[in-house]
Amino acid sequence: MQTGKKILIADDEPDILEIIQFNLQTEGYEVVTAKNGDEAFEKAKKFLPDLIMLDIMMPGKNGIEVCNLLRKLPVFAETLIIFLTAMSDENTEIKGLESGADDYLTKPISPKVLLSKVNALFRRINSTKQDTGVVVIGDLKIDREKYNVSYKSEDIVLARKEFELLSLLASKPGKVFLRNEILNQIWGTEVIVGDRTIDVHIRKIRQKLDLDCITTVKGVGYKFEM
Amino acid sequence: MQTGKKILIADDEPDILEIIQFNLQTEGYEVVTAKNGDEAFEKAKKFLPDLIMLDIMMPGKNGIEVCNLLRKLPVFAETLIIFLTAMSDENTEIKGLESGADDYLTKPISPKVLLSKVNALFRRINSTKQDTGVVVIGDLKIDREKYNVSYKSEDIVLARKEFELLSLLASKPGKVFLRNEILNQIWGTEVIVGDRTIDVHIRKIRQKLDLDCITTVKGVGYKFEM
DNA sequence: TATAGTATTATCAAATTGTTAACGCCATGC
DNA sequence: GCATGGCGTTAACAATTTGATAATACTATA
Repeated sequence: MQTGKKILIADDEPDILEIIQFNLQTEGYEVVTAKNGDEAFEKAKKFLPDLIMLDIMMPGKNGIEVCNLLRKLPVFAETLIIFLTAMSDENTEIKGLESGADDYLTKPISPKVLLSKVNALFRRINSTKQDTGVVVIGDLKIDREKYNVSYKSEDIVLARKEFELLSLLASKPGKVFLRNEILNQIWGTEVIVGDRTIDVHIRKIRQKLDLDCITTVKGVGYKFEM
Repeated sequence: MQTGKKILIADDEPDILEIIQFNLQTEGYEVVTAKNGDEAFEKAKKFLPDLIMLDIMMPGKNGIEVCNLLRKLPVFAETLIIFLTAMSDENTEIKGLESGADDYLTKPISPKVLLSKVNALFRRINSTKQDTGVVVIGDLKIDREKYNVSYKSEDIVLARKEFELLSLLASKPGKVFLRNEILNQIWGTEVIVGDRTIDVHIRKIRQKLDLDCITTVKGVGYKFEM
């Protein structure tokens, strides 16, 4: 496969680095590696990768710091960033996502999961035209202008909040939206509603869509995936 | 593809100029380039392009200034103008749109986004031009010049506001018009009328047309659909 | 198995729209 | 000038839809 996509991987464990690199290269990705946060930052600026995978625990700058630095630079505003975390490290996971990452992978990393995630992310990025206001993901079509949603050309009627919520999640497929993030985007900072409210709307969407495309990330939030 | 549309691109970075030019030419557009604001202004007057893409940051006159100058000339009143801006530069974006641009593109520019945007703009222009005359949707015919509506060759008498409202909604079938949008388009920004007013007119249209073609999108607005 | 987090459901409150009637305005014809 | 009728607007109320919450059940994880 020839994708032409560049991926930067930063991790202080050489083994992991090697495994990931090998698998991604086999898939046709161009891979650059870094052994610590500072090297990651430098190489990111130099190679301008399409996707950056950052281990959170690294000597020097940790992954979250690197992410924050990168996101300050306009060139990296749209770059995909994924964190690699040790399992059960929920707090840092959340901090990571708050600092603007698109997703995270928990160690130990299975090559299968890794590849499907990476492939899926790129597939979705390409199919996401944030341009016309129409988002098409597989057979699902979300038209912001016409305010309607259709699956396989079949119209689905969503209430406003449901539409906004789905629309938000689908605007960045694969990205995990924190509950706070969702509240801010859809309800604004002034209105205060309970946590269950989101669940209920998610439920309604799932019900109406009859499609398993919204994944719960326990303790964090929700994400859209096909 | 042969469109015959002329496009003028102004940017001081030769690389960007070249990329855009290449992509647009591939699509069949005729492209003229300019390296700075003054040159852009001169070439615009000389070639009378259908679309002008202006980088905002340019030596000499910047894009906004050029836009303002152009808009003062009647020939450019209807010309499409797009700004090219550096990412996350919201203030200038807004100023740009205020100075009469039709849209803007943020750098780095993806060829895909560029083309879809340009194509979409021309499509829009073409379709709105048809709007000035007669709109036919199914068996419904709306004649803006004669100011009358007929369904299956049967004339329907609508009052002026009713006509304008129907005409507006039908100008973009499927698109949801926000209540504010409707107020702005039909009543203008200065007149202030209550919310029920729209409803009442919608009701009258529905009544007279005896046709289920106006859909309510609760909390949002109305749309026309056959 | 206890716990934290999420799903589900029913219910009620709130927001939004539909409908009707009434009022004032203006152009028209008498 | 004065009555008339159509039009645009508003008010008042009814009908509908939507949103939020609480209570409860479920589920994955430690």
